[in-house]
Amino acid sequence: MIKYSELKNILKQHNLRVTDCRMDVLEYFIKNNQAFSFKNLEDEFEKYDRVTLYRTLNSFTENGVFHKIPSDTGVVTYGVCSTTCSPQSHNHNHMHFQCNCCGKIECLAEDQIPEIKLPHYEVMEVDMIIKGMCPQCI
Amino acid sequence: MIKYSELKNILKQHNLRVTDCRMDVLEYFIKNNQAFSFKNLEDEFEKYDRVTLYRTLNSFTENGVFHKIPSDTGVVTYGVCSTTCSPQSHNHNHMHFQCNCCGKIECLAEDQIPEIKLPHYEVMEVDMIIKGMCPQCI
DNA sequence: ATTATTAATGCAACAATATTGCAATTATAT
DNA sequence: ATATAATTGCAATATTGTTGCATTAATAAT
Ligand SMILES: [Mn+2]
Ligand SMILES: [Mn+2]
Ligand SMILES: [Zn+2]
Ligand SMILES: [Zn+2]
Repeated sequence: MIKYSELKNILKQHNLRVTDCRMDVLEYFIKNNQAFSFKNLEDEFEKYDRVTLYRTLNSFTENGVFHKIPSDTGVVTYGVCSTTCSPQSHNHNHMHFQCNCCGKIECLAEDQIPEIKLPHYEVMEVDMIIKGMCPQCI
Repeated sequence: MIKYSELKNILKQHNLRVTDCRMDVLEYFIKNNQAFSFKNLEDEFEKYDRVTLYRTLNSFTENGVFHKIPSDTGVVTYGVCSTTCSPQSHNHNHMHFQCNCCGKIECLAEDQIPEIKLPHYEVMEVDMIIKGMCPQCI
């Protein structure tokens, strides 16, 4: 279970002021250890204005606290970056898993993405989304 | 260059009635050999109502003519399915490439996605999006 | 501690994107 | 040629995302 002081440090280390909304949102992501969309946050945090939640997700993404996870639904979900991410360098060589049963999306930080070589192309970044059944749903 | 009769057959084979809008949209995708978003179609086909274009993309996707390509922008793009896709079984073991320079998104149908094994998970489908520079932009 | 500076928040308005119902039109089967 | 069923365009509505600005709050400076 993550401590208040640790959450605060994550914000500070990414040049973000410490506010209630940011602390609550970051805590929610870390405690649940999964990815959430804007809609998820809007349902969870009715006490904050929609605009504030949008801006929280945007500042987190710009400053290297969250990264966006691709999807073919048109709904962007966000995951917590590894501690080494900064506004300057995002470093995400991990896969993402989406459960077809419960809908949960998570970062698979242990497993690295296999290296891809494409003749005639210059590969700069590789995203990988695996769909299937998560351990809880099997 | 694809023939009118071939385009018509693709629609018929997927249980879709042959209409001007569907023929024009399908032709546009195949002739350009790349993926497009709804916005792209709206700009290209001003003669058709926005709603008709939405419904064209939806029916194409439901009937196995197009597949959605994941993205972290919140904008869904569509690619032409291989000829074997049907409403019952989509079969997409190919990667997608997105050029950071010209923005073009394309299906890389020749290169297969490496097989992924995840302990404790059941893998059903793998999406892979490669970002970088396309041959034209290097 | 107090004050100054700067950033975040909430609200309202707005803009962009997507969906629905329905009458008119069109494609296909008979 | 006609009947049947699906598609289209339009208007209305719903959903999602953005902007400007006054108020409030966080941090830096004193
Ligand atoms: Mn991730
Ligand atoms: Mn494809
Ligand atoms: Zn699950
Ligand atoms: Zn390019």
